[in-house]
Amino acid sequence: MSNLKENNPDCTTCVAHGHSFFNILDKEGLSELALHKTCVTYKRGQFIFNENGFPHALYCLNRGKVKLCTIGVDGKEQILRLVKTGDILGYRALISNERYHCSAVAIEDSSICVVDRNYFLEATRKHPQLLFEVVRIISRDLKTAEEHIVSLSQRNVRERMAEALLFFKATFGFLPDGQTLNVTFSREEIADYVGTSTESAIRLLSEFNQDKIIELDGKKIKITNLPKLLKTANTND
Amino acid sequence: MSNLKENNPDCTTCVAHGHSFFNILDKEGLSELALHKTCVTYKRGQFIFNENGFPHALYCLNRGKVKLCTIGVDGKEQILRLVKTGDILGYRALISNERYHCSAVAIEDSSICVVDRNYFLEATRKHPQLLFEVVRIISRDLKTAEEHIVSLSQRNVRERMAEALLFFKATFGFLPDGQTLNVTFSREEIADYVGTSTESAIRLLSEFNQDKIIELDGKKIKITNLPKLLKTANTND
DNA sequence: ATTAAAATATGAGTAATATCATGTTTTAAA
DNA sequence: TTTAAAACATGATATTACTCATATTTTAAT
Repeated sequence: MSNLKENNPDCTTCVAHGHSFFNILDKEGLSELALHKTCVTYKRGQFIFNENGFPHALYCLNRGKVKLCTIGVDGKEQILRLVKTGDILGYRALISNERYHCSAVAIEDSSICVVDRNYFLEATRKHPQLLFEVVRIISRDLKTAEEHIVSLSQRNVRERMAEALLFFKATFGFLPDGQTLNVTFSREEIADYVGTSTESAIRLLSEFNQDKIIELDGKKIKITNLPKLLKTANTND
Repeated sequence: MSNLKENNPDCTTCVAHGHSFFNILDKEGLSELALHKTCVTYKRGQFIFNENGFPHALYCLNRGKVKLCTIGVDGKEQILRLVKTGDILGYRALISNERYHCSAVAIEDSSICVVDRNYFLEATRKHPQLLFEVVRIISRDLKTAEEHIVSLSQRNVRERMAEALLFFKATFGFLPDGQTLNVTFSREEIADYVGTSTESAIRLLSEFNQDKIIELDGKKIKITNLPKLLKTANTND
């Protein structure tokens, strides 16, 4: 299956929305960038890059949602990070000149700007701001990952499930109704993030439903009692 | 208790050993660095910096060993990273201009170079290599953290304990006998890294001992059957 | 529209691991 | 050197969470 190339000559649209990684660049920088990128669309489930592959580009999510995941024990998937509009992906391996240690998969139909590797690395030399911004992002990811480590080490599955729902909310927010999570996952994917079995994930969501913390409608999850969810997570954020 | 300031005028010693972060700098860069750093010694158990504090310096471990840890649920400590000679610490918060999200504690008597914050940030502008090196290190930490996440999500306590011993070996190596780990931890600290209870950690180490995988002598751990330990960890590295 | 496959749901049994209790050894302080 | 505290060790029990089994619902393909 070949991906569509969209006609998206520059990053003005994204930058105008104020949520693009390339916000930092001035007008001149942006138009130069435009010469070295193409916009590609991916259907839900398609891979943007693959674990163990070498990075050839920096990706910037224009529209859609992406998960970064890796295959662990016995083929079990682990979701490591979630990517929302305006976020970049593939920077860690690119900037440190390593293979990818996880794969990027579109969790809904997505449109992604692909910035040539060499151009980007050159640009970080010309615009040190860009490099500092990458450092800031990797630092944030490291902090998030280490918070996840503490959670996995010290919290039970119920607390981690509550945390996961709060994390999904923090990342993608709500639909206009102000309660329904603006993202859907299969129960298995949720289990893969929480670090539990699919059955346990299903059971816990049903329990949260019975406890009037959430409401379930297929894959849609509505958080009807946020204070109680926060209490269930037993955390400060 | 006040810390001793050692007379260590430049990084030549460390750099000569080929394991200092500041290897990258040329002679001129090193002597400039020397003007902006002091060397401080810490006794075992002393804090180099504290969770939630603001970074005022970059630290470079000259001699000794350090753990980065955070206080999680109910005051339980979580060991997040281990620092060996030549490694820097405190870079994440410093470079991304945030508070520390973990504390640094000497796990044995240590000697640490303290590089002034402003000088270091300035130096990263003058020597972009330095910034790229920090990126490389944070990237490695992120990868390590995410591998730990997969392990905590998908492996049982026995496998994680075997992994932990292999990690201690990979970080600090062996004593000259080629079998005894060149680092000692309390059983509680090991439990805090593995993400289990102290009793379970004690029990598992006893089991490994009975299974002739390791030999215990107080806090000293001798790996007597590395192939069997690798098999127990059930991992590829 | 029909059908097969995948996802969701739930119960029952089991295994892994935590907790509690208690005793011993080691360490550090007076 | 003595003594108290901390660390280590191990058994018994409790709890959590996984696995297996089976049924239902949803999704996607024909």
